[in-house]
Amino acid sequence: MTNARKADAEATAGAPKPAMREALIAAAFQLFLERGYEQTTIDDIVTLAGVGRRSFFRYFPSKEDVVFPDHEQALADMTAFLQASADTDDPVARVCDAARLVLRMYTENPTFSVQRYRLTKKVPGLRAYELSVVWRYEHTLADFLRGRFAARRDGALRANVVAASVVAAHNHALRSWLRANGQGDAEAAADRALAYVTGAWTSQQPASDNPEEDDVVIVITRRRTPMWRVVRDVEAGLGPE
Amino acid sequence: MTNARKADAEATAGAPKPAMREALIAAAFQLFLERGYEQTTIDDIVTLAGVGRRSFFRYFPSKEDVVFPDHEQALADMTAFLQASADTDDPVARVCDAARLVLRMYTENPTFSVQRYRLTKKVPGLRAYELSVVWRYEHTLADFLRGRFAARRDGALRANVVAASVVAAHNHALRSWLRANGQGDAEAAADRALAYVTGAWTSQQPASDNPEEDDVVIVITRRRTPMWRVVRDVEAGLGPE
DNA sequence: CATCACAATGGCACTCAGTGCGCTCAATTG
DNA sequence: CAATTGAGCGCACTGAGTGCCATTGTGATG
Repeated sequence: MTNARKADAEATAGAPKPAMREALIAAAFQLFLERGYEQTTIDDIVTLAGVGRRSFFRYFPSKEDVVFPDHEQALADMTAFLQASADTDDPVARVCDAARLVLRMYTENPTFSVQRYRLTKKVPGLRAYELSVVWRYEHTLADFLRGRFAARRDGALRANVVAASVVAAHNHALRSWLRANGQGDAEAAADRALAYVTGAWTSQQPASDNPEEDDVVIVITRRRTPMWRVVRDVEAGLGPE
Repeated sequence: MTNARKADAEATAGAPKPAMREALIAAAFQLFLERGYEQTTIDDIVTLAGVGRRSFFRYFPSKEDVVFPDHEQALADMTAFLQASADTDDPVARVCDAARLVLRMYTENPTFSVQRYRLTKKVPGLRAYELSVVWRYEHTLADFLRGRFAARRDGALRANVVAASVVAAHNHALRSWLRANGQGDAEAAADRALAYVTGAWTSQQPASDNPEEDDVVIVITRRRTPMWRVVRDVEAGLGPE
């Protein structure tokens, strides 16, 4: 009765979009935004969506999950992306690209992302849930790096710290963009932030960009100079991008 | 009746130790270890402790909190420690010392810490809770650094990334020690890991080692050269680390 | 000594998230 | 046309967490 047009939706969307799932997400966010997360019960959501209470938990294992409906997919995408890496790729650059993948998931739906950001900022329970999601991303990146750094001295330590740095840089750019209500170029900010950490952890950067312009900078440095300082000096020498 | 010797306990412990709190922690861990966290209800705990159910929630806002009874105090200690910093201190070194403070809290009770580690490793809910605790530590460190880096270009970014790196290094050392059942020198491992991080993020290198060698490398590069290429060339010029 | 104030505790009832189970109804398939 | 299957629904149940009030023990005060 209520879901009479489920067949229609499936016909238009093809395979991957269960209609009820979307209806629940829409109902949930409508209520979360107008009366708050904790003031909204599951019963409120399913009533508004016009479905049975039990169905909610068939699509979302918990109340928190409805707030992050796409992260499970993004995590799977990231895993696949890393597994598809060539052995010749620079691991750190690869991990940065994986982070960009997640960022893109946010920037594809600016208004949704900003609404969710406001929610998670207010509700401690949601913040905790988001942390566990971020932890899974970071853990995935660290596992990948650990494999690539296995030969190195302190490879596991390096893997953990690089993963944490990349995630922190990504989050810094993401949160700036979210605080600005989804205005501005999040990708560019992420590129800057990620370049900052890759500079410190000595590795490579994505190719791209046009390789002309022949202004030249000369940098003199010495052994044991931290790499971030080299990068800073070069950037200073190159002037504003 | 059941708590007839409450006065005794208070007489021995003096002021800062509510006896019931300790009794609840002891009862909870006994049950958690012998039958598991999720298989233990609040009623089980309060029955074993011989107190009323309502009293549990007077001392611990949630079931998870009883597993981390000391973190609130440690967080307060860290905040106080950072606020007591002199302006002349190196902020990064100070933050590392703050991390060592937390590590010490773990190493002071090895068996307790290891037991808790085994619990949090198994129970997703506890892992999520621990993440939120770690997040508060990291946030505290980042706030401190943000204040000290305010003048710098990209100060906030740097603060976030350094804090994340320090926490990751700390956790790496801590988890190694926990996996080894509290055997080995956690402090030394933390020193190594933190030196690794500070080496990358500050001008000062782990002090040790021979600080001579003034080999110099000159790099000539041009505008829009990808930074990874600069780094690669500098590293090539500097030779093996 | 009586009693009053006060804080700590216990007991009770309630809300709500999450689960297990069995039912219905529809579409598919032999 | 059965038989099967799977999605959705309803219901009852567990357990965490909360609000409210009665009780009890303690110390101060008349």
